[in-house]
Amino acid sequence: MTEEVTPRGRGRPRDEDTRARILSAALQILEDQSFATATTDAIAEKAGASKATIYRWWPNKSAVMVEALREAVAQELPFPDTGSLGEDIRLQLRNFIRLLTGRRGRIFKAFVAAAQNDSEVSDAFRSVWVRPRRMAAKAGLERHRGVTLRNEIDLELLMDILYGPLYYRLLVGHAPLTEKYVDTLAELVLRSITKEA
Amino acid sequence: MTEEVTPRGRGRPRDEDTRARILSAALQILEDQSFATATTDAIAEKAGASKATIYRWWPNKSAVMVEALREAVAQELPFPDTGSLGEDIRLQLRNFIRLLTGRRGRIFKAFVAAAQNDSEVSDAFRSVWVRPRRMAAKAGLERHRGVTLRNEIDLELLMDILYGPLYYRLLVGHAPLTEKYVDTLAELVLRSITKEA
Amino acid sequence: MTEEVTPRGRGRPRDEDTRARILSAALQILEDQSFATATTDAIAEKAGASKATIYRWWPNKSAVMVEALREAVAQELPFPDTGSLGEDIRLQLRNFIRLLTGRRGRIFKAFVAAAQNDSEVSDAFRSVWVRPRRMAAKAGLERHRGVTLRNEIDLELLMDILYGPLYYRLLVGHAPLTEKYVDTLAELVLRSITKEA
Amino acid sequence: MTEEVTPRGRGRPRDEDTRARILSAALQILEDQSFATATTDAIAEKAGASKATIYRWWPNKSAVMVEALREAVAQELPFPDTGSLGEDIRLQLRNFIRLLTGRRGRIFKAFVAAAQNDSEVSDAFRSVWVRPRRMAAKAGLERHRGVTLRNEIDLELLMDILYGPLYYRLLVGHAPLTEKYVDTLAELVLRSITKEA
DNA sequence: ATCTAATCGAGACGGTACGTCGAGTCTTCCC
DNA sequence: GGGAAGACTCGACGTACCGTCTCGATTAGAT
Repeated sequence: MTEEVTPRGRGRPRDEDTRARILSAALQILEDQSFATATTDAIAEKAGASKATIYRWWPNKSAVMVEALREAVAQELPFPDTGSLGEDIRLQLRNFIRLLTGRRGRIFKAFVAAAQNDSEVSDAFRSVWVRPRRMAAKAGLERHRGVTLRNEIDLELLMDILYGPLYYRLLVGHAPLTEKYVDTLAELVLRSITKEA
Repeated sequence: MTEEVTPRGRGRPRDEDTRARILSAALQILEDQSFATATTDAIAEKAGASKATIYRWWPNKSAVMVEALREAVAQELPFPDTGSLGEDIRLQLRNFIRLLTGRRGRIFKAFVAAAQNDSEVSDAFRSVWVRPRRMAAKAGLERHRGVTLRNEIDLELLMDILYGPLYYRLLVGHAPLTEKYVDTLAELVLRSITKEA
Repeated sequence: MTEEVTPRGRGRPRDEDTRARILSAALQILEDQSFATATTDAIAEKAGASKATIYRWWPNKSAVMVEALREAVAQELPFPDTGSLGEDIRLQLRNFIRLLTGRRGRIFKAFVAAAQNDSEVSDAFRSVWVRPRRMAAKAGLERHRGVTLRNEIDLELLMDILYGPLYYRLLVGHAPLTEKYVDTLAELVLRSITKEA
Repeated sequence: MTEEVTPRGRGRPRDEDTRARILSAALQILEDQSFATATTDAIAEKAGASKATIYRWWPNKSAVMVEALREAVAQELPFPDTGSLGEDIRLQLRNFIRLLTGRRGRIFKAFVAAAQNDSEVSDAFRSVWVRPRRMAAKAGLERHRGVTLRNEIDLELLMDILYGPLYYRLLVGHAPLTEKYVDTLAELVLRSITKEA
């Protein structure tokens, strides 16, 4: 996306390696520590870059984080396609909690937290992470509509019912995110969305 | 905790009015403005108190907020009891989104945000707000078990399915929280939890 | 000057010791090193104070320096009164070069330098140092007017002729400031300002 | 120094026009604006050159400034020769204050300032500007020695008495540099250096 | 007519100081 | 002894300038 032609302006080109190191450092600090510990100085030092370079390319700390998230997101799993609605959902939810309970989980918590105080982060989080994921997931589910998935089901609502509980547990932390939990969740939800034979 | 009887030491007793003004100021700033403006200085000024007084009675800013939340929570609505499972759920969800979309909504966002970086806030938020609410709601739903509610339904999971989507929309903000939305949500969930006639 | 009554406002009073330590640290750094090395961080550290405290009381680094100068100035020698015009001048000039060639000399160089780029420093330097010194010196010389000092001599000009060469050598550094030099200077100037017997 | 013959290496030769534009830009910025705005970036931009070019030919900013000064100096007035000691002095001082009070005055202030923190600038300022001027002036005055100028007068001291007050007023700014002022100054000094008839 | 070496403009980069702001602590006086 | 006022330390923030660096484009002398 975005052409990538860039007619090669005159000066010294941006050092892509530095950019990568900054984003990687940002992610790592987010993973290892809290959002609060992730100072720009710390990122700069870990990346072997200077603070000035960071602020040349990103308007503030949040923007760096958002871009770091974008990088990380690129590696994530696609929506599964097993042919079975139930299996698709179960797999997708399992993949998701594996992500959330792993080191990356901290990142999501941090982002949702930051988004509450900063509408730029909020917008970015939605457009970079939430929306693409939901689109992919919806496309995957759409394949089942009319087959095993009831015609009248609103996929937006379905997304919320599937992912809402996971975000809820992640952020509020009143109970753990286990495979067993998502399986039960999937089972319950399936009950209300599948066509009766 | 609490009672404390206060053996009435020598000096001037704690000024309860000051305490109330501080908590009220904290809440109001959270409601009216951003979390960023909710500095301890701002709270102290709005309350006509001094920062020292705040830190005499609470260990840090989060603790003040948590206690403010506790005060606010005391006024909230009890779980409805209409006799109908569906009606109970619908009403409860409607009450909840009315709360979230009102001025108090900002408070919840702020708390979930703060909870991600501060386990004390996290614990407090759960024990002061989440757990009591869930207990009450579960008790309300329990009344319908075996009647219209299927026996094998795990109420913990049911809570997550009902509230998770609302928290999700509140925190991620990808779509608005409307009455129509919660009605559809309730309808879908009911489908999978009600006893077949 | 400036009343000094200060009806003792309510809060914690300014820590005069900290103020003194900051000014002393500023002076010392100026003496030991260059104006450039005198970073606010360095001053703060040496003073055992925090940068915030410095910026609470002074708008910028220059202002700290100016006040430091004011403190230092308070200790300087008064204009001598020997009864002899020539002796008064010689003594005063000798005192002055002793100051300039001592550790304090760097401070003056630094101030004149800073004054060229900053009109606040310039104003302050004049009002805190130059003007009081000139006033005192003029008062001292005025005692001789009509006695050994010719009536028509403009004391402003005389001040410039006496001190200008010293500032000149201090700042340009084309030749050293020695006692012999000021004695010769005094002798030459005296020739043109004394009443012929 | 210099000739250098330049064995005419292979590559593209240095662009003399660029060099001139850089020096001119440096001077102009010093004249028009403050020393603070005379950043290397500003010079480069005004000269239509690049920072790299500046640093290829000069080791640092001060060196550029010094060379710019050298260029500017080349255009200055020679010492007058009217035949009269008093007239020579008066004219020379008038020329000098015309220079100092004109746009070039800022340059001198800037240089004396810079010289206090940088011995290279200090050395350069003396060798490029101060010494040649003093040499010329001394040669001019020497012509009068034994005629109207007293034999025993030390010309170094005389230079200081004539120029010191002007530098003093320029740098400290406690009073303006006017023609009337230099005339009075000249008159007073003449009194002590002329042979009694 | 190439090839080659040095120059130039543009502008990214690391480093270092600046001046600001919020959290949490401490000190004084008043009640 | 409690409380208001407010000074204090600590540490992160985002900005600016210096001097270095890497590009691609020029410009000549050497081949």
